[in-house]
Amino acid sequence: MNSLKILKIIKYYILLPLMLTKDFFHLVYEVARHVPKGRVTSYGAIGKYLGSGKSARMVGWAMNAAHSQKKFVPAHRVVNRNGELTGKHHFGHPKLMQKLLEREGIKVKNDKIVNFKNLFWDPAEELKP
DNA sequence: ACTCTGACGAACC
DNA sequence: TGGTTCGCCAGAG
Repeated sequence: MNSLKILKIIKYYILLPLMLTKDFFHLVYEVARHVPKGRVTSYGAIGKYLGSGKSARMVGWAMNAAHSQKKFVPAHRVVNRNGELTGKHHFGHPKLMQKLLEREGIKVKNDKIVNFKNLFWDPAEELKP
């Protein structure tokens, strides 16, 4: 049992559960709400910004519950790191996510965002304190 | 208790 | 550079 292992245990068995049970999801939604129209971000970027870079899956999981939130969450502006619309099947209709994006001026080709690199909105950069 | 499956992503062949 | 593996953790069964 080395010190690195102990750190990991603290992080993943104490800190993360606290965040998850308290307000990790709400933080995710709050970040997502800051994504401007016509821009997109990624699951990993949000996770990283919130200090748990390795739990991008949890951000995706949070998005799954985003639709039932009172306040609107622009879940369609969150895609994976390659700019692919991997979450489109969770929008009622598979084409809905693409339509929502196109309505904001984003072009989508083969479930992939055109010019993703320039449209990418990084919370770590934009939401600096 | 245990396995499996993901709206993920980095590291490694 | 493209496929595979691995770490991650919440739910479902």
